[in-house]
Amino acid sequence: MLAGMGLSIGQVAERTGLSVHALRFYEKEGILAHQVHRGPGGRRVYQQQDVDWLRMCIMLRMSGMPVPEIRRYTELVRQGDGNELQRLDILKEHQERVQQQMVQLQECLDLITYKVGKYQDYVNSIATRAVGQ
Amino acid sequence: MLAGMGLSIGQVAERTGLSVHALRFYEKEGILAHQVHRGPGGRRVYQQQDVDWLRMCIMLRMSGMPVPEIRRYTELVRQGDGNELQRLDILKEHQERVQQQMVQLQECLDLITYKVGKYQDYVNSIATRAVGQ
DNA sequence: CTATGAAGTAGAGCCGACTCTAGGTCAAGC
DNA sequence: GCTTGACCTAGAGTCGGCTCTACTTCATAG
Repeated sequence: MLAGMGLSIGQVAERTGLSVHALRFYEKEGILAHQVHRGPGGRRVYQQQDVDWLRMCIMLRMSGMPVPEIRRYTELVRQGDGNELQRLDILKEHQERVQQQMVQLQECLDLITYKVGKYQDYVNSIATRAVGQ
Repeated sequence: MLAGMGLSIGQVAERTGLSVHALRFYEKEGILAHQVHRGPGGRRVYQQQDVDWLRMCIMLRMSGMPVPEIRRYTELVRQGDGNELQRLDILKEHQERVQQQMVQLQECLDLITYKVGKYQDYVNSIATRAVGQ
């Protein structure tokens, strides 16, 4: 049964950009969809699917979903079919938050861009005067 | 000299959405461009310009600028003319960070929207089947 | 006069998300 | 046989940004 070779925690850290500490922490926090199998010496053996799942979790974290909410979502996935509506709710709610955040961020960016423009003009005018005559 | 009446810390809290605690904290952290004047009994008296400045600081914070960097910027403004290039540098750097953050956030949003779509389709198909026949 | 409420100060506490420490196991290489 | 390095566990520490506590001072209202 060629299930694809397992990965060590170090390899997963490399592939995801997470630290080994963070990986253990995430596991303890229950945000791994499938239980991590243990190899000789009690070492974690990850599969590609774990890496994929972690990458999604990273996206959720990056966009500000708190760990407890990722855990809730993970638990639903672990429970299997039948709770898709609940999963959808979590995702939709988060989607909305991210959209709002982007609107806010755009407002901030507009202000900053405005100020950058003003300072740029001013700095240019000084430079021109100095060089010009 | 009709300089516009002063505002109490409570009024500024109302107008900015910051807590009075946060206002005192910001002052202690040195992110007020002008020193807050004190009224009878040692009470802070803010001017409209302080509110304006605070609103900008709020934008900077919302977009992720750390307090120490806001302080650096504030100090430059306090020093007065002559350091516009440095102020520009801070703003430009932050502008870039915010832009990157928005790109990342958009990627996350795309993934979430994709998943929401999938779950929505699935949930719809279940509902249809149940109602349909 | 006394109680209420808004203000003041200094400093402790909290929360989230890691990050790091201490002390241990184990396999491979010199 | 000893070192190195990757891994293990449990739990402590860190950091940023507030938030809250304890206690005081004042001014106004009842």
